[in-house]
Amino acid sequence: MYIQIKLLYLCFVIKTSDSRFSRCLYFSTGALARKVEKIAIDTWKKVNLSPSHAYLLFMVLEMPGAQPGTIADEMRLTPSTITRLIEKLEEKKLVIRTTEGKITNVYPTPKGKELLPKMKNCMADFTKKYTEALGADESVRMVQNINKLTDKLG
Amino acid sequence: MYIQIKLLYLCFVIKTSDSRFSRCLYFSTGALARKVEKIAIDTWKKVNLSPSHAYLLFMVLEMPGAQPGTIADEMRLTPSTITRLIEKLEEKKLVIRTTEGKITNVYPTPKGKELLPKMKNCMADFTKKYTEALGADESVRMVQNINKLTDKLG
DNA sequence: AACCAATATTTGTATATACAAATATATTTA
DNA sequence: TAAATATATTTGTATATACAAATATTGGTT
Repeated sequence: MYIQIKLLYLCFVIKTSDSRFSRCLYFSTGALARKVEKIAIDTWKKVNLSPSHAYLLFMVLEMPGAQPGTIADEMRLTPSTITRLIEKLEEKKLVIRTTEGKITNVYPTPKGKELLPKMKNCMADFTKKYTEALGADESVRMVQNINKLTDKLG
Repeated sequence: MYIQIKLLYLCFVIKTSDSRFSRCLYFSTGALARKVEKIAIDTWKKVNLSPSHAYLLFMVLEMPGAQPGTIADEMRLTPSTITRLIEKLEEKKLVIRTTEGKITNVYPTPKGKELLPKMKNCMADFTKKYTEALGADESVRMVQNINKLTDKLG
């Protein structure tokens, strides 16, 4: 058992790209996020949307009338960023906003709804891309570990 | 053994913040990177630098005369981003560039060199912050896993 | 020697993102 | 009920980052 673990550890060390800073969490998380984002951007080009716009639209399609604050929580972005993303999606006529008092609700337009099947394909493609690279089990485990890490830092 | 593993898995599920998208690598990596960056920004405020500026300066202090291309590789950022970072550091008189032919070398200024002790403190503080939150072993393991993941995606 | 390809860097431009302040509304408290 | 506080959203502004194109230099080929 001991040997098995040691070998696994060695394997990490060998395979890991090793730059001066690669041992620092700042670099490793940044580099990973940039790489993943690049894959995501590529995937969502098929619907002519950036990943964050696509996910926002996705959420509004699943929860018509969602409020910016809720969207911000779900997407782990700040409210101001959500406002900016919504603006873009409104320009493209994919969502509309209605404001009553301090509450804003975001709804998909018919044009937005039409996009759903294509978006589902993109989502599947994206998941497939990284699942292929990592293996199904490891993908799930890694995402869970990353989430756990994020929570611990909070 | 089986029971132990199952419990561990359960623990992940319970502790992991669970948003609609949290199972997607795009969100988990983005959220983690943003959180880590926030901690880093906070840390490097003591020397009035953003994390990437600080790390660039660090690298130039360790490798006086480093070329932008090399820096880009090490920091896993694009050359154009490195140019922009260097510009800022030059404005602050912390580094200088010399260009001969197509080769540019970046050197720390005396003012840049003076900053080294403080920067080392910041670096230690940053590492301490996330090591405290995660535990020493897990920190190292997680960084390795993240690097491994990044490589597999590349 | 002259051209072509490869390399290193910089610029122009566009993006997503955040923070702090502003606005507007709702709720609580005195 | 008036004032204070809390909540939801938007705006003004600043940032880091990337891509694509431009520039400049070096090295190779004929």
